[in-house]
Amino acid sequence: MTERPAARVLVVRRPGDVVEVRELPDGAVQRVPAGELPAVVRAREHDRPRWVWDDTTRWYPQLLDAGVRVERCVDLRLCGAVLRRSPFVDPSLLRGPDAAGWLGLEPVVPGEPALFPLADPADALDPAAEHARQQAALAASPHRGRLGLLLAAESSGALVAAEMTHAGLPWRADVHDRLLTELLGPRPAPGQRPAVLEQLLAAIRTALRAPDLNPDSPTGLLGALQAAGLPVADTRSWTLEQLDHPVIGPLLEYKKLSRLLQANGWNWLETWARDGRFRSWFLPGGVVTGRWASNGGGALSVPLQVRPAAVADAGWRFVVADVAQLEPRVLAGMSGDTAMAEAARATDLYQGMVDSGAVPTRAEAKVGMLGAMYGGTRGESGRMMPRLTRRYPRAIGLVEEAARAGERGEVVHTLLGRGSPVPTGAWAERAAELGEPPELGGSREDHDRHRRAWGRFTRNFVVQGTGAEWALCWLADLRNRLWRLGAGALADRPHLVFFLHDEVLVHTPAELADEVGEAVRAAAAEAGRLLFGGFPVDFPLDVAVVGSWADAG
DNA sequence: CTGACTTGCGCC
DNA sequence: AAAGGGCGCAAGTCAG
Repeated sequence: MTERPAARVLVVRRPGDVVEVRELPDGAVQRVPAGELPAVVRAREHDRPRWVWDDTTRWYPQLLDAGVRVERCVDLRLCGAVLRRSPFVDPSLLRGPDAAGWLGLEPVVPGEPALFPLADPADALDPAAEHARQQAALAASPHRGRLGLLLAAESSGALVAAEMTHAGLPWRADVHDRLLTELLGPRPAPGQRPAVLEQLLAAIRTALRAPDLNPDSPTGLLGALQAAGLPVADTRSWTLEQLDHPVIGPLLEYKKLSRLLQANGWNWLETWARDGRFRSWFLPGGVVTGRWASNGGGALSVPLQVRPAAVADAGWRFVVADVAQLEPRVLAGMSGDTAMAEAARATDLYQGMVDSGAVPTRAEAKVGMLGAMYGGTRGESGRMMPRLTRRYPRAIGLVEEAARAGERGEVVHTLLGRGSPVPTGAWAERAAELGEPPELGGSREDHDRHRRAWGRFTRNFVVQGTGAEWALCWLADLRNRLWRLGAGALADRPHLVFFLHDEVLVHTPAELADEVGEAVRAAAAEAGRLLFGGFPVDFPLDVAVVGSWADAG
């Protein structure tokens, strides 16, 4: 953090398949044929500049394909989105003729047909001007340190995301196929149900005396259940579990296996597991809170059921690491709540709350904290709130204040300055006008319901969003540590292959697995320091060195 | 017929 | 009386 700022080098696409490479702010300009860009970047990378570009998804995949990895960048698309929503920023400094174009710029998705040169909306934008605006906005911010950290972390996340898609998650189609066959029977002809589902279907139809029932139709199923005298209003598994009827067993089994077939069956395997790798793509900043979204193959919800198929290459291992109870720890840190930080000293934060006498049981600690962070006020979690508020006034006070601010229609922000969306809708306009009569549409009750729902959103936003910032810092630091552990191309060194909110998978040569484990822990400690400085809140990790993802945890 | 919405369930 | 945050995905449903 003390080294001199990195040089910045801007790259811009120009007509004629040419890329302009410009030393910032006003340095030399080099024009190179697009095909030669990887070589130019590789050579310039020795000085570890910060590459400035409109959007990582428009530049980095091609560089990676050419074997070029960069250490750092500024992703103007992502940084512009953060800055334009941050309450730490003077919005007038970000105005410009193409400001709307920057906010509307979509990432490009691998596999989409390439746009014709300069048909890309990104090419109507001026990255040099946008970079200057962003720099000015950051410099003028009263929180430029925190915000600068967020921009660096967000940009680094963009590099990680591209690298993970490039490398892919090792995936054994043969293992996956065997697993499906064991559970469902052999792969059926197209349009047919697998044998096991057929048998369950027959049992369901018999038990409900509904010979034509399609259990995949919620409407049809609901009608058949009601016709059989079962008092249900929906067909969710959780609802059905409460019932006592011969159909329930086979029906729940059918739902579970049918879900597996639809979401992660043979079709999924053919679509997403090519050449021994599962390659979805990740969208940093894809969620308003700052969490990542993903596209393709449902990467952020790979069920436990199929994780046995994620198998490290021969001679390689996975290092799987996740943070226990990330969000309550983040809440302790951002609120400066020393009592909660004390509980977080334990590997199990909830048990730490019990051991300090704050709550009687671990179950109550957990449900109480989840309620505090999600806005649950019903039943048990609601009953815990007075107790938690007494014991952890700063932590609970922070989320309560975020909820109240949201209900007033105000913007809240994460620790590093990511702002929540501005609420829209009649209730918010009424909140702004302090109780004007409801010509705006919707009843008073509707407005109150929406207002409370928005308060739950902002309550959660500050914690989920700051958790995402911790995770970004963790990823960014880990990425650089992993690079230093190996030699050669990205895929020859230990490298990240998966990230899921508070969990990472590193694919590593077996002999480096222990060092990777240390790097993962060191990066977590560094993330805690970056966000919370000297405040003593721990982020203990579960780290496993395994051959298959299924063997972690 | 297509497209938008709903339902239900997987993950955190 | 109901009252839990954020997603992606597939199939069913229904309007145009």
